[in-house]
Amino acid sequence: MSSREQKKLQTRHAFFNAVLDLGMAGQSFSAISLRQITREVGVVPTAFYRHFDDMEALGRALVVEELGSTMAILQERLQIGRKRSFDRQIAKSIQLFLHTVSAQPRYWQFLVSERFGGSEAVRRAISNLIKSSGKVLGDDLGLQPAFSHISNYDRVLLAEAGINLFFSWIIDWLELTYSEDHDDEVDLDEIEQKKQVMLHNCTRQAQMLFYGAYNWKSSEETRLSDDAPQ
Amino acid sequence: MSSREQKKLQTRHAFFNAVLDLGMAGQSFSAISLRQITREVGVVPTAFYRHFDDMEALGRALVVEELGSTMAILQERLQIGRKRSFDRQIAKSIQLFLHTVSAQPRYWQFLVSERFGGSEAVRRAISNLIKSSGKVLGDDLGLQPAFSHISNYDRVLLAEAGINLFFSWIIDWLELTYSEDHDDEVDLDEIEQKKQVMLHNCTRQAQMLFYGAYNWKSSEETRLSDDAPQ
DNA sequence: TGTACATCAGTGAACGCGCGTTCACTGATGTAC
DNA sequence: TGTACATCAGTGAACGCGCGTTCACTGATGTAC
Repeated sequence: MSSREQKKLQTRHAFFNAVLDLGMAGQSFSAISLRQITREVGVVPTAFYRHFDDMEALGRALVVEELGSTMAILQERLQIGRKRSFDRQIAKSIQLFLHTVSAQPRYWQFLVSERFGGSEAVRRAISNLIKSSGKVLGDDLGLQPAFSHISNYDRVLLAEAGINLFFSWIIDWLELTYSEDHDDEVDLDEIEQKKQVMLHNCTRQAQMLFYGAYNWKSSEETRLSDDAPQ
Repeated sequence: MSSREQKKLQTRHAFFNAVLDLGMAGQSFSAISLRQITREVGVVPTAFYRHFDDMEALGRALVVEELGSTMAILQERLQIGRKRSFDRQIAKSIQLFLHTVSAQPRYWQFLVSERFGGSEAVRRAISNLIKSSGKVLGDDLGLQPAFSHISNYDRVLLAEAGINLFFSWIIDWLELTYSEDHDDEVDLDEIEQKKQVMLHNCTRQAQMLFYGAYNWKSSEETRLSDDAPQ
């Protein structure tokens, strides 16, 4: 790769970083202006167009190129169903998940807050990312004997419910880890304790869901109404 | 109440409606401008300040005054644990929930997309709303014999997991119901069928969680680590 | 009931500002010979 | 290796526009007598 191409790629990443940084500062993507980003990157506004057609293209590229690999790394590390025995791995997996989130706060912050956000392109890209994660998790669960009695169909539903449960924790967890960084006048022990409590609570919620699935019979039909029992 | 006060209240509601309408059109709250809203309401921009200090105050008031009562209505109608026997009420409750969402699409769209959105004030207000809903649902579950063996603490966790699960469905469900309205060239039967499938899937996910809780023992401790079994 | 004054939701002009996008440009890097 | 030309990431001035907020105002409604 030529040094010119390398430089361009570097700037491209600087654009991604600018969006993530502004996202961490509490701005939603659709409220971020093109000029704000170029200011952050340290280039003139017109330079933006050397890299992206518009903000939407930037958002889409960010999700696909940067966040896609973040999710892939998590999936690689998790491998629920492959590595550990069932009864202990829920706690371990959730610990791993939350620590992965803490390690890359900007990525997860962006994923969660833009998942149902104002930019349709970004929303769609994130939705695809999450759907494919659901598939991977579903497949992983299939490798676990505890879930072998569950049909493929139900296993995908379980995996999606699980992922939605995981996502529901992220913002609260990140808020805890942020308060760790602004550590003037903050009792670090207290935060550590809160994190332990949250870890416990999340684990317990996951256990309710997955132990529930453990006892779940795919052969049972779902009754949609009182009026028409089968 | 004087007719002047009535008129003012009417305009205040028009402001709320404008935000919700723009939200339905895909705009996130933090990307909506003051002038856009006053245009929608049909008043001059300066009239805004007769009702709210700034956009943040409008967002907060919208959540507290309008969405609060929406949630209250849903809770009133649901009363999980009080009305029906356990085994059939999950399906019924979810049906009721999704139909409530369809009946007030703007409210739920706003709640979901601003829950982790760009305005801290709105985010906080929604978070409080959801937390109090979790409490109500937890109390309702407590009235149900099937959950009487679960500790208060775990029941709240279960209720929160449930609510997060419910919220994860809303956007997809609303997208289905929207496509019903733009019914040029759309096969209504096909949509109805998709809705049935989604209703089935959601019910099954909820059953996994709640049947899981049904088999859950609060006395069991949660192991946070492989290394320190008790 | 009629009059005189107070209140206040909504008006309309004006402001300075940051926005997205255009355009012709510069100068370092890359390529062909 | 040296020269002549091409490429293209980043520049800087300029544009018209919608923004939030200010101010003095209007005129219908409410109140006091």
